[in-house]
Amino acid sequence: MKFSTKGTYGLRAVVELATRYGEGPVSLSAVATEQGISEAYLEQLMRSLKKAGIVRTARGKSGGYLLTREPVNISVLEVLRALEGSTDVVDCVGSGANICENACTCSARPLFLKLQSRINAVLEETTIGELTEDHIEQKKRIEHARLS
Amino acid sequence: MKFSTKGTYGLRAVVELATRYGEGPVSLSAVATEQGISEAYLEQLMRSLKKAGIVRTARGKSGGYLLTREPVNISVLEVLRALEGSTDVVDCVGSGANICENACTCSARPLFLKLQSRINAVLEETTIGELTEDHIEQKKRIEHARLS
DNA sequence: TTCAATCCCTACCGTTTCACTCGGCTTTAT
DNA sequence: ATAAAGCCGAGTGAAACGGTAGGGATTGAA
Repeated sequence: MKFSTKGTYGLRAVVELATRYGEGPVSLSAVATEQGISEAYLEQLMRSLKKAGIVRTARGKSGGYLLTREPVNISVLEVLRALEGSTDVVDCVGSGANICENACTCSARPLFLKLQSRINAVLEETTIGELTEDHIEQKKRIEHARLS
Repeated sequence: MKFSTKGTYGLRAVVELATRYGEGPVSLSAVATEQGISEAYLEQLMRSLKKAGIVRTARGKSGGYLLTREPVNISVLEVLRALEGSTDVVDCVGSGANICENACTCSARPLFLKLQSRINAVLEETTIGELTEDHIEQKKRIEHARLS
């Protein structure tokens, strides 16, 4: 019941791109260095994000990655799904998905359905824009505290 | 971000014990057969539940497993924790746990904190007693539909 | 035109977890 | 005494995790 590092790394990378939204392509090495993530590993994650239509790329020298949309129009759910494959806590709660044959007599399923809807609510309503704003605020507070 | 089968199997087993609460020990084979779970595997899960103080055992012939408390006094969170080790979505949201050194600058952490509190709320407020009642109701409805 | 900085892609690899299985031991009602 | 139950440690094949390595294609700038 853990998110893998893909989710965490990927979210952080997308937020990093969001802070530089509108400033042109950001190179992989820039993101990797800033976030302390292995460059080669992050590249794989970026490919998933690209396939999912969350980022696009500029190739060649001075190329890099860009968000395809404004940060407020990207939900956390979308990003996590692109990276982790699915955010379902069990297979049998997906829409129309792999419902096991005894689903209707499974005593745990009602719980999982409720839990999943709560989780999806949080992940859908939270956007990369929010995360980014909060993060910038947080950095400002730290800087302020350091100077005083 | 999936629960392993330990969680699902274990919950179902505990509900099975709950439906027979007050009727004496229930053998492993009875639970395994009823729920369609491998007996040897279920035994391991039962061991975890015992260590956590959720079930107790009667040894020897006509022995078996019993809940240590009334089903309404057992939360789903407790059961899942016993089986899965932890229900935290990332390590850095635990109380006092492994907070990574850059936690205060991690742009994803606020999201995970919020998500975790929502998850814990559901898992804490839901009891084995509720699950069991719902399950019995459900079985009745199915039986009723079959007869008509 | 060449060169260096980029992204693109496939393959591999050591470790851990999952979902079991196996076999032998101890306890206890009958 | 015996058979039915729980107790316990070890092993196992497959998959996922968290990377690494190395080559290729594209492009801006010298």
